[in-house]
Amino acid sequence: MYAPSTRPVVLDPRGAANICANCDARSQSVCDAVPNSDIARLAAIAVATHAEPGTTFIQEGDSATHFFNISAGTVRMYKMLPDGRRQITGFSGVGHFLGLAVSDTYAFSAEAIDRVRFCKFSRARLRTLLDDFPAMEKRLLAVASTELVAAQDQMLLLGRKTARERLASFLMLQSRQGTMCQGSRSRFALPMSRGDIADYLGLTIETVSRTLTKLRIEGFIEIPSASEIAIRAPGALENLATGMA
Amino acid sequence: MYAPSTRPVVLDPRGAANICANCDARSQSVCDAVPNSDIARLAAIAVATHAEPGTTFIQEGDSATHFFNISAGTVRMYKMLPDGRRQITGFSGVGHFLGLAVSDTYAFSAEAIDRVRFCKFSRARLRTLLDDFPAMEKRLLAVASTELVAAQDQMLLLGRKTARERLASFLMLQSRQGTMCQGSRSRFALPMSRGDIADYLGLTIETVSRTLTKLRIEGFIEIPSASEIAIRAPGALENLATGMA
DNA sequence: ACGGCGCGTTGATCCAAATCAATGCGGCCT
DNA sequence: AGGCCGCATTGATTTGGATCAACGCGCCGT
Repeated sequence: MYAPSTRPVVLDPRGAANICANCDARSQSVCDAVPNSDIARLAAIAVATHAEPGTTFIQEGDSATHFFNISAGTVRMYKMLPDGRRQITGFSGVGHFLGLAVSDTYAFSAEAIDRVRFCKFSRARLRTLLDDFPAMEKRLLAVASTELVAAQDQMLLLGRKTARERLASFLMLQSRQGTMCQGSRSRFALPMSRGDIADYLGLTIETVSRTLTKLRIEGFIEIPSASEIAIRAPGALENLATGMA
Repeated sequence: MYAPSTRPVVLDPRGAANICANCDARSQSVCDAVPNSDIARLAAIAVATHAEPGTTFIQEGDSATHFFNISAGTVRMYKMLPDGRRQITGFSGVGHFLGLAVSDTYAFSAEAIDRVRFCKFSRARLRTLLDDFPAMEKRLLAVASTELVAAQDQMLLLGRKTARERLASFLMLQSRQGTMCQGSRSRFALPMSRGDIADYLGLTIETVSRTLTKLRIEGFIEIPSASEIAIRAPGALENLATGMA
């Protein structure tokens, strides 16, 4: 098991090393840029934590003291306007790295959707460590570049796609990176609510619901339950998503 | 003057070094992470080029062979849908670095708005150089992080702001990073057309025009010419931009 | 098993921005 | 100096998605 929320991991060399050495998310994250021989140094600054569903663990505007690495669960990142309008900028799952920013305050908030496990790293300490592991710095640059490309895709979606195209894009993305249900190639879970999807796609809950229903009736998808989707016509849905419909 | 379009710079040590050593954009770009003593190595892989207004010098989907560093002028980056809908993901000016991406094809296109000067770097060669200048790698990470934050702001704008708020946000951004006209603190040039602004803000040309007119009539701004704006009420406009109106 | 509550769906109406349409205007070329 | 062309503005109408409203339903706690 993991250390309880916010209590630092004991710095016993064996225990500390194990935190990272035995981490089952390591191979999917930037942490695997640190070789086994040095993993204790990473573990020494890692604080394993978790967050219950609905918990905000990064608050926009707060002093940016830590980086985060998700090891289980799904997170929503978002920005809000003063009157409560919300834009979800992305969902993060296992292996995702959060907190990249030059500013000394967080530019977004992050909340656990389901039960989330993650490691916290002090910014100052991780930066020091990065000086010794340029491979990890390279990985961070690769992560940032990848997210930048995804952000540009999302700008195209938010600025120019119709509701139908947005939902098709979202479903194709989730089917690529989401958790597949056992026994089916095309069926996957949607851990987030309709409200989350709406705030990610720049729509309302009602439009998300209506559009999903229409896509179901037209035979593009199945909706075995509100939080599960099966794609029946991946090619056609992909065409919709890319505006070729 | 500069070498004509696409012709490589002569690799004469003195001349090559001068390309970077005398570059007036260097202090504003990632290039100043390379110390003077090593500037010749950077110059050896830099190809100074320029692009006439309207020229596409990065094409989405093309093999990503180069990085680019803008030394003069303004560039629009954009993505398109097959039917011609366009989303401008950003404008780049002096000092901006383009082409960050893990993929081996460009994720966006880039066009010169006015006359643009830039340096091209072969990806492979720049990556080799980065191994010797971790400071430059750090700068690239900082650039990518900053752009990521800007991209998140833009997602909030595109997903959740009204036309009025989008224009207010855009004008405040331009007033911060745009070229001020001489003799005025609040007056600046807009090098891009109404169509560019519309495709950046996820609106139509007509809505951009109408909204600017309304903001002018209401006393937030002045429009001395179509390509110049003066902000009369920065505080009020900023409130509009952040949804506090 | 029952009741309540939060989430999701569906329906009716409204509205901000898109689209369609016409006119203004400034720069550039002849 | 005149005329043309591309950009910008302004006006009329339409519309996709938002808003307002009601209901369904599954899950959880008692």
